[in-house]
Amino acid sequence: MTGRNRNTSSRRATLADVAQVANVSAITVSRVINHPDKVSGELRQRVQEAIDMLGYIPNQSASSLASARSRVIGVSIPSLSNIVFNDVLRGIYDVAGANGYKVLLVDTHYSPMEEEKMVRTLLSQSPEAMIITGGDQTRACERMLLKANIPVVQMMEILDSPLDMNVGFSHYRAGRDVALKLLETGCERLGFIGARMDTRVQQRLAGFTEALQSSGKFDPGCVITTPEPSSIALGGEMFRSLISTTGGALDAIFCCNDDLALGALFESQRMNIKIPSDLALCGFNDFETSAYVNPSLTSVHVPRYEMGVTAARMILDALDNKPALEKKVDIGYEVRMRQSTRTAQDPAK
Amino acid sequence: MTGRNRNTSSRRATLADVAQVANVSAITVSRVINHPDKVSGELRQRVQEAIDMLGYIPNQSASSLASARSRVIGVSIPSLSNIVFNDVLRGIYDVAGANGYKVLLVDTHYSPMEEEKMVRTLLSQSPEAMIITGGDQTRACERMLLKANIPVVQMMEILDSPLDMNVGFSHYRAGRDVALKLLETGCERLGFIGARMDTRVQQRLAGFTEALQSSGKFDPGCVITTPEPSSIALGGEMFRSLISTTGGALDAIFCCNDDLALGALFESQRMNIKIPSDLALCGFNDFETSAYVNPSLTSVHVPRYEMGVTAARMILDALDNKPALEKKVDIGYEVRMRQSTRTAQDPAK
DNA sequence: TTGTAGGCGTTATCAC
DNA sequence: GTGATAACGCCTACAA
Repeated sequence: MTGRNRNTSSRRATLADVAQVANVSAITVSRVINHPDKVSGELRQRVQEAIDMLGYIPNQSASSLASARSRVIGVSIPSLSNIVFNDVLRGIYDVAGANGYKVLLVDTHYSPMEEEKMVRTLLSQSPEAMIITGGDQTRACERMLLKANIPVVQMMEILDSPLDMNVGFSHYRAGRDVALKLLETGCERLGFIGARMDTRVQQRLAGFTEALQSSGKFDPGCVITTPEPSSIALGGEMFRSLISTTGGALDAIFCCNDDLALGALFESQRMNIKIPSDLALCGFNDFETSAYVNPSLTSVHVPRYEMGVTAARMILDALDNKPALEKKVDIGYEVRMRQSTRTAQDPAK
Repeated sequence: MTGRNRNTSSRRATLADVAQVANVSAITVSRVINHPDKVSGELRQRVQEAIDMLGYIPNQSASSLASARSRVIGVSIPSLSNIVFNDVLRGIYDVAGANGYKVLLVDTHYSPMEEEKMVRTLLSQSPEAMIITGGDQTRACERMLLKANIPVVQMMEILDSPLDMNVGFSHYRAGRDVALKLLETGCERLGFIGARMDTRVQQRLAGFTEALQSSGKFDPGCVITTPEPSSIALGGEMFRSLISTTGGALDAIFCCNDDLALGALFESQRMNIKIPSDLALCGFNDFETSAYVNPSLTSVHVPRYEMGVTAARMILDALDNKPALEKKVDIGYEVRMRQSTRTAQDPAK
């Protein structure tokens, strides 16, 4: 069962086998599969019967080799555990699959070196296009990508100078907007909890910091970060820690994503800290839980599925030689104010 | 940039190009890449320099074709959105990647027909092995898989007669155990909320039902299901609906997974129903949130990552012709009692 | 509409 | 240790 014998009797059927059974030439079988309209009805049926009878499945390696078309799109994401990428992948798979493309997916574990290795692996499969995450590639990785001479989309964030195409949003502006919104609700002392601290999280923090600095309200003592991956458990721990180091003097905390924010929210309940009256809480990414937890969690909503769809569409358009409407698409975001933050104060009051 | 011209100057470097630059034969270059120890140090270095200089990346299609080894493992899951599969995939990717295998992943959207199509797609890539979900394949799909003559692991559930290898656990017994545990805590009228209703959820319900029937406590009026995919929002709706149709007479509700259970929990808070005193709640799959929400959610924990790792290991062992210790592995599960259910009554009392 | 010839880039086999 | 030759299974180009 699990062996790999290649004796003549049980080897995989080939185009030639089908051709022989159907009493036609190999190329006719190929046509029945790839261009059925170019074969007469009678032959088509005879060939189809032979295909079914032999259980013939085309050998995609041979096809790729001969045609220089692999029908594969390479996709590289930094983490399989971060569910943020689920929605994006769904968008990519939906569009790619509907158009006859397979997706070869790799996980770089947030490491540019590993990404370089993975991209090399992907390229060895002769993908017709690549979708990769962010702009932190090694120089060697960039060179490979450029040399491959295929459409490339960098996704998740807006880049100053993308390799080719780009879809995402500005994490810097999102972080800044969160700070501004919190200030608008009357919060004065704002804290930040950040984990993993990849480029995008760093940008959120940079924007957040900038907004506070320009209103003279930034206090580095209210920021805690860790390179560890974020989780609900970690959010709880960091929340407790930040509350204790700041002596409970904070008005609001911005958590760099919803895992952390939910952890903080649950921990605050255990610590008997009232959200939002004692303390406001804001997350990032807008997980489904965030909208339904009590109190519901203010968060930054990102159209992730749409981002995946857009990335894939940009690829397909490029492969079809359609003129790309835009090489750079800002997919946007939206700060969704919910119960975990206070309502904006009436400026007229 | 996004074109696909194949003029001589910019085409991808081949083994022959490298060989020419290094002034050796093609096969020597191949050896440097695949069996470096079989090439003298001097040649190895010269070839390596040529490889770097040309940015040579091997063509895996050609390699697969010539060697009949693709280094690809095909993986088929029913849903990319169901985060249950994230952990499993992580396990598979970790093990496969560490052993030089690529993963080709497809999503069947819980449809056997689509699965058949996707499996065909996977097989056309000449995978060296396959990992698929559950045992609900079409006959045609089974035939293809058998005919491919490669190791196959069916995962997620224990099957009576697997195609080849199998790793999972009994959803029937898990559902039954939940009912028994709830009965032990003194609950008498048990409800069930189920969504998607795929085979595995049906088995959970069957086990749950059986346990209740054998103690004369089963009431079909306390069971509601829907074919819709589960979500937190849906959990809230179904909870509200079940409470209303049963007139609030339930002691406990078993939700077929944690999405639904969390939705129910959040909705109960809004409805001012006290968990667990008014009503006990139990989920399934033990998401991270479940352990940290207040009250924490009783759920059935499943070692998903380990299941993925095990599936991949079984595959690797089979590919190495190691005698499989077991063709069927029960990975188990554990009902984790938390605050959302009552504590077992002291039988001595 | 159908078929023939040749080659895609790599590796297995066998020779040196 | 190194190289020549012949597949691997399919598709493009051209011919009939």
